[in-house]
Amino acid sequence: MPTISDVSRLAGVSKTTVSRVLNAPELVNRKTRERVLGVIKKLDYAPSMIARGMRGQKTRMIGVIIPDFTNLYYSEFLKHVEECAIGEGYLALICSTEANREKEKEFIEMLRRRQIEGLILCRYEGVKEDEDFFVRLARDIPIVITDQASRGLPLSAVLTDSRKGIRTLTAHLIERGCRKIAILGGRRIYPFAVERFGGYTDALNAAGIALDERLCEECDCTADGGYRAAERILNRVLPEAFVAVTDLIAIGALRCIQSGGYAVPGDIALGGFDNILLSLLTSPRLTTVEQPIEEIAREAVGQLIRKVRNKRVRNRDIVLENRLIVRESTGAVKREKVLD
Amino acid sequence: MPTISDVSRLAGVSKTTVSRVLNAPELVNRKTRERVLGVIKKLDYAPSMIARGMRGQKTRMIGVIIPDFTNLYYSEFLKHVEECAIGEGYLALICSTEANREKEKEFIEMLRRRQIEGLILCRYEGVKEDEDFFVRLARDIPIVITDQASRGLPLSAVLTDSRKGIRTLTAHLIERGCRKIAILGGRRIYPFAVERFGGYTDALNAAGIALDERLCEECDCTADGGYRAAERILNRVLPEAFVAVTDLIAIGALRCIQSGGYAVPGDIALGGFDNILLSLLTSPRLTTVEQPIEEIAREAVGQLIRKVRNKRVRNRDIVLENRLIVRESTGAVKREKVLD
DNA sequence: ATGAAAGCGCTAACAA
DNA sequence: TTGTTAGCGCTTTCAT
Repeated sequence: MPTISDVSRLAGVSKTTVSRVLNAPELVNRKTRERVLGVIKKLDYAPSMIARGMRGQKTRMIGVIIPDFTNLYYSEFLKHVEECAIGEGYLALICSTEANREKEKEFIEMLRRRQIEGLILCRYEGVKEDEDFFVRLARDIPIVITDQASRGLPLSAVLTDSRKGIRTLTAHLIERGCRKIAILGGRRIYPFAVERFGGYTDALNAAGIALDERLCEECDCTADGGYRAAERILNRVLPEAFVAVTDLIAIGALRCIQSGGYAVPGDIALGGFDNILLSLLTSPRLTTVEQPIEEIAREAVGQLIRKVRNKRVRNRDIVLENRLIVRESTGAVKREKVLD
Repeated sequence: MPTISDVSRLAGVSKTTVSRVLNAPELVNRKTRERVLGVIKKLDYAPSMIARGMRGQKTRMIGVIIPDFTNLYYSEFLKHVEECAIGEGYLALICSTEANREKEKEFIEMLRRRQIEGLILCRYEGVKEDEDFFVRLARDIPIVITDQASRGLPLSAVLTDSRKGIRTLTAHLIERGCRKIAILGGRRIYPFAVERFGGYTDALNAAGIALDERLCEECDCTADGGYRAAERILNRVLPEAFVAVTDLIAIGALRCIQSGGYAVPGDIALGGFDNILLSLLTSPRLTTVEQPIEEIAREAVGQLIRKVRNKRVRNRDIVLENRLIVRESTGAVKREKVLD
């Protein structure tokens, strides 16, 4: 790779001039500029971001940490995050922790050592549980978390009202005549799962339905987790409906329910949360609470970059809207055939 | 973030000594070393990889470019690539191009400017089509591509025998009594798709079945692409089976077939390729050609790092085994109910 | 066993 | 308008 010195030598100017051609072209004479540009092109020169980062602390990189590459919710999120970051001139360093807190710490360390300018952090666990760690980290770099509130920590958050979302979904099921509604709840230690479980009980309460522990199961936030949890419930009781706290969990549950010979929604209705692309590709299609994934990504990147550019921007929690999308999986009647 | 100077000052030694404590501890006196280590710990110091990269050209970063975050084949691939890279002490800079060659070029440029030491490149299109570009790039950094052969270019490749895989799958379908077998083929300009299409015709030829163009459709490598392509075929003819060149395409097709009121495999059998996790979660479960995704990732990283460490390691194509996994979607009989 | 000095590629302050 | 100089944080000779 050619360096700025190669260019300056060939163009017969100082390195400063070359630098200016790239960073403040208006300050350099048109003739000179064109000559330099010519050499730059000929050598296929591009300034090293490493050296640039070294000099001015500006690496133009942000870190993005997610719990799982194979969780399609995050796949979609990443796609938009990357696009927004590029739009702002930043490269996103993406890491997946496999929901392992040790790995998360290691990644954060690796990213810090590479001088990322900000961090978007997605994790199932609450940040409150590692409060000291994040408070210290936030002194170095701006942080934006998603799907959980900042709860007083010095960082920003982007989320939707999960509780309301699941409440609406559950109410919809109740309205369709279901009373024995099971919940596949993720892990209760996850803030988002706590919220969503809260929405479920809210709706039950409002309808005067008692909470039945036999209808509640925790699970990993994976399709397989959903499958197993649904299995455990079906082994002891036959619900009229399942509420899953994420679409991925719902998709696993769907497979389990259908494997058991039950029709969805004929025998058992099913609803999810997130509206991932895949929720349109199940048979039947999945009723779900839509999260505006692209908007979440855009706000996360936007808020982060604002803070990166101006450290004095204050942290804030950005709450976006979610909404129920009713599809076939909670259809009221026994389906004979799915029409398109 | 504290620097090496902060540490050296507090420990009352030179920067050189601090550096040595980290990079060649045996060269420094035990007492001194411990004192320095103490300060390092107290300050929570970690050497800047930026500065390190600046000095020695060793950034300990590799680039990984994939076409699509929401393609679960790549999700699984990334998971393993990242893990292997970390294992070798490297951070993987992951980018998704959305199958856009302009974006791909831009990412490669961004990565080069960040001085990645090597590149793992996954793309649907053949590298041969951008031969000059890659030949030039390969002079700077080692490259490993996946799912296509290197075809004489100065880079390594990791792949399986796609042609054989699809041939086996198609033969399996023929053996089950299908003769009108449709293919959802990806884009014919993609080398992997050409290979797989070849395997399909191989099997037809071997069985004396004539190729019927009405049974052939190209499509994007997405579930939606599979859905639409299956739809186009079903609009003109009713096949006894579908062969999809990837599981994702198969999953879209499955949805389309079932939406049309056909039973799988009762009315129409279906097979895919890749054995992504999701192929186990459809109803019915998907017959598919397993790609050893983890092994592909491991070999890709392994070969790349070998070359990074020693530029003289010669490029090679590593061909791994794939194998047919028969599941319910090509079951011979009309299913009444799926048992687990 | 330890340190001083140079230099990686760049940009910013200052000078001309 | 252009150039000179210094320095970002580190590693690596070369001395001591």
